[in-house]
Amino acid sequence: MAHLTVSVEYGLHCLLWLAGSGDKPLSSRDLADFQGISHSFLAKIFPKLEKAGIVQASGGVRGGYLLARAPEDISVLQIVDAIEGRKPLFDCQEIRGRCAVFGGAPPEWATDGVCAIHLVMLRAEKAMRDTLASQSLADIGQTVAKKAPSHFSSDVEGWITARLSGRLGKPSTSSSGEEVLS
Amino acid sequence: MAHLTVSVEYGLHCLLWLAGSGDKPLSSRDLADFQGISHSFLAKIFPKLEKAGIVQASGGVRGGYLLARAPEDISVLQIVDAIEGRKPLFDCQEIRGRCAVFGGAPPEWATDGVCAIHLVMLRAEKAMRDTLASQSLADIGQTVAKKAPSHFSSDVEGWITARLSGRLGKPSTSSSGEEVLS
DNA sequence: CATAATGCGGACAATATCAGTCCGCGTTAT
DNA sequence: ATAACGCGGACTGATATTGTCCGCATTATG
Ligand code: FES
Ligand code: FES
Repeated sequence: MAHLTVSVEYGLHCLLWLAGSGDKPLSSRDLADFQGISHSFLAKIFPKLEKAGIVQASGGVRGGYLLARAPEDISVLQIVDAIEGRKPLFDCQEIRGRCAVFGGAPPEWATDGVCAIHLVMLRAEKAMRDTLASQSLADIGQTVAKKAPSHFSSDVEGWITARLSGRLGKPSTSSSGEEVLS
Repeated sequence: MAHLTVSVEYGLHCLLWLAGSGDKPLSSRDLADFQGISHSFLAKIFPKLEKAGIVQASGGVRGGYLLARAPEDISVLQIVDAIEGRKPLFDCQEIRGRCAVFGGAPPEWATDGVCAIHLVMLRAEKAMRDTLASQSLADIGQTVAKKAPSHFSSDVEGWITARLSGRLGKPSTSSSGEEVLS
C-alpha cells in the first residue's frame, strides 16, 4: 500500500463507529463483522490504539473498546502515529558524505546539519502532519453524519443490539443478521 | 524505505550536480562513482527523468546527461513524480460500502463522492505536494552552495576533468582518483 | 464455580515493493 | 572498429504489509 496503510483506514473507520455509538463497549469482532473486514487483522490494530491512550479496553464477556477521550480531542495525526508509529516520509541515507572528493573522510561542513534535500522533505512532511493534526475525529464524524439519511442511525443501532443480544445464552435461531448476504 | 524512496534521494543529488556542472554531459557512471552509490541502480532512475523531460540524454562515448531545462523551472515535485510515478499517500479500500446493514448492496448515498476519511488524507497529500512544488532545483542548489567553502567547486571540477581525461585512449596509470579510499 | 467471550501477544505465511545486480542490445564519438 | 554510453528486461535478496492461527490471562454472566 501507500505510505498510510490499510491499518489506518481500518482504525479510523472503527474509531468513527466508536465515536458514534454511545458508552456501550464494542468488541473488535463486532466492529470487524460490522464493516466486513478481517477480525484477526483488526485485533492487531486496537492494542496500538489502546497503548496510545485513544481507546479504553475492557476484557471479559461483554467487554470491548470505548473511546478514551472525547472525539474532539483526538486528532487524525494521533491516530495515524499510534497505528503506524511515526514513520518518516523520507529516509535520508546521507549520500552527501560519500562524495569522491572527500575520499572517505567528509569534512564537517559537508555533513553538518540537515541536507538541503532532506530539509525540503521535512518541510513537506510537516505540512502533511499539520494537516492531519488540524482535523479531529469529531470533524470527520460530522462530515459523515451529514451524508447519512435519518433512518440509518437506528438501522445501525438495531444491528448492534441484535448482535449483542445474540451473545451469551441466547443462541436464538433468528437473532443475528448475518444471513443477509448470500 | 519510507514513502519517498532512496531513488528520489539519488535522483535529486544527481540533478543537483548536473545543475552545478556546466554544459558538459555527465554519465550515470560518473555520477554514481562520484557519489559512492550503485551505478546499476542509478541507471534505472535516469531513463525516468529523461522521459519526464527533466534531463536530456546523449548516447555515445562522451555522452551522458544534461539538464533539459533551467534549474529554476524544475520543481522538486516534478522530480519526485518522475521517479516514483504519482504514488498516492493513502489508498482507500472503500470500507464504507461493506457495512453490514447494507447487506452487500450499499445505497448510493453511502458510496457517493469521496469518503470523509479519504478526504482528509487527500488534503494532507495536497499539502505535501504543494510544499514540494514550491521548491525548485535552483532553490536547493543555492542552499548547498552556501555551505561549501570556495575551494570545493574547483575540487569537484578537478575530479570531473580527471575522470573524463582518464577515459578513451588515456588509461594513464595515475589519472583517476579511485585509489583514494582503501 | 464453570463457562464463554473478550483482549493480548507471538509465531507463521503470502504477497508486494524496494534495492540492487547482471546481461544484451543499439547508438555514437573517436 | 571500438569503447563508452543509454536503454530495457530478467533476476535476486531484503523488508514491509496483510493477514491467519493459536494459546494465555481476564472477566462478566449464569
Ligand atoms: S544526503 Fe540524504 S538527502 Fe542529501
Ligand atoms: S472507505 Fe476508505 S477511507 Fe473511508
